[in-house]
Amino acid sequence: MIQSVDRSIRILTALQGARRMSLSEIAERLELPPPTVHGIVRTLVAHGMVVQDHTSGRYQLGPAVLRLGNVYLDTLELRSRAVTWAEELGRRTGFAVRVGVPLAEDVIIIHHEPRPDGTRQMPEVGIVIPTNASALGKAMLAFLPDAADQLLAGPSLRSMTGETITDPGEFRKQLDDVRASGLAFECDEAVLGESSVAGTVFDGTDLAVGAVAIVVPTSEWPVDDGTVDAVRTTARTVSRELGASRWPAG
Amino acid sequence: MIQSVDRSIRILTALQGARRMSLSEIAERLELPPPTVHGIVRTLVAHGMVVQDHTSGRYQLGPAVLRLGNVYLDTLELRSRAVTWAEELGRRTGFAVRVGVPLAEDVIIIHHEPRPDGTRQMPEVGIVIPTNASALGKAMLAFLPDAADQLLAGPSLRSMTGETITDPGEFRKQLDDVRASGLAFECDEAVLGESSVAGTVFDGTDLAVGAVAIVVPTSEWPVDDGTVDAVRTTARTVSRELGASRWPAG
DNA sequence: AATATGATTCGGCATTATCGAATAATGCTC
DNA sequence: GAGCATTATTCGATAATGCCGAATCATATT
Repeated sequence: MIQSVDRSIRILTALQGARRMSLSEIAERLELPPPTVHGIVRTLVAHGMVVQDHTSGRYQLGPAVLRLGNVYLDTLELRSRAVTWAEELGRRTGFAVRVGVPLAEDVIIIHHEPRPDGTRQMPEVGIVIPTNASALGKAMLAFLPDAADQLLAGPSLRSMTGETITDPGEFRKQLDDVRASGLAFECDEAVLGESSVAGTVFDGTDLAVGAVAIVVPTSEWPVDDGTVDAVRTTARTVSRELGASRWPAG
Repeated sequence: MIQSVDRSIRILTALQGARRMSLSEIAERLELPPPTVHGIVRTLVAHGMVVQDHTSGRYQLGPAVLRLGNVYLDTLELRSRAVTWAEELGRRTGFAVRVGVPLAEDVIIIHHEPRPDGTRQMPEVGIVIPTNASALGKAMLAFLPDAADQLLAGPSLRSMTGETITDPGEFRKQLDDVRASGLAFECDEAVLGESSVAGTVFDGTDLAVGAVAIVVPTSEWPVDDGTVDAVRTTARTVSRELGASRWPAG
């Protein structure tokens, strides 16, 4: 791990949490002397990864990170394969669809298909949700044993609502169920009033690379078997397109 | 400029251009020995900025850059102010609307309002267009003299189509026109069949921070005065919301 | 099985980044 | 509007750090 590169990424991550920070705030947060931080930040600014507000002197993320993010989406094979099937799933079930991949202890949404009923919704691509509080996360974690152990080895499971699973034993038990079926469920665990059903997606090496989920208002929960089937079919189809030999794989 | 941080960003930029690269390809591109690149890449991988394909060993951008890009959009005041007015502009003119900010010698799209006629379109947020080949770019450059000089000091203006302005004299002349009116025009210069009208957006310090544009099929070009007026009004309104004292400022 | 290609590890060396101290810039207070 | 406080930035000596040649390991190819 090379020190200054590691520090530069931690600076970006700090700015990601706090939007705008003065140099000394960043320095304090990372427990580094201001001149050290300054050197790194200057380099980031030179590349547009960070911009400095002319008036306040504070720093924030810059446009170059947006370009990187956009290119990332373009390179993702999972995304290009999933888009058409996500649309199909949305049409069939009438619910919004999300496709996500793991990012440390979170899931990051790489595609979002709004509810077909035309409800005006926020675009959700790029947002992150704790793995333990989402069906998407559980669907992936069940087939990524290392990641699951790592998460459970941490201090504690992050709680988002009163319904979030925070007990490690209960969590492991749920993962066992997911491993058997390839499907994960969640009711009010991330956001109150929002539940979801997710299916794991595997790639050509039969490893879990992501998950696809429908987002259901809790008022319409639980969903019928046909809807669950549609999620299963979508996850299986996308996996097959990526070259997976069986579903669920693992 | 800190060497290793600079190199790490150049690695990310290389991956941005070539999607997937082997370690030695990256090393060759940056003219560095493979072990040097390896150390940096390892650090990037540890943070999810880059991922390594299990089978081929090749590297590509990772999900962490997407999160950064998403947070960048959230922090941008220009974007939050512009969305509602972009929607209004789209409704009034019937054309797709783009909002962009400068990024080195390009414009990067930070908001895209699709044509209201419901035509299924690619989401364009995050794509970049050369400043000299777009109305958005000209609208910004006219009020950023340093950036314009820097661009013209370069080897030559990038040509995208046969219509792209590549003559420095002609380009300067166009910028003079933009400076007088606050509006920039472009016909087939970036993409054949696509033309646009852009207005400069200024912030509370009366500096150009971005531009808003409508995208017009060349078959409907030129547009009528009312449409041009609508772009002017939108650019002026957004600038005022950001605290600009007059329009065009500069 | 042998070879070639490319990824990764190791470690000594010199470049390089680090950080204390000083300076400049900015904003606040009275 | 002067003086003070806060914060950003520059400079440079120091030694810590990352760099990269050589060796090793893993994988693909013939």
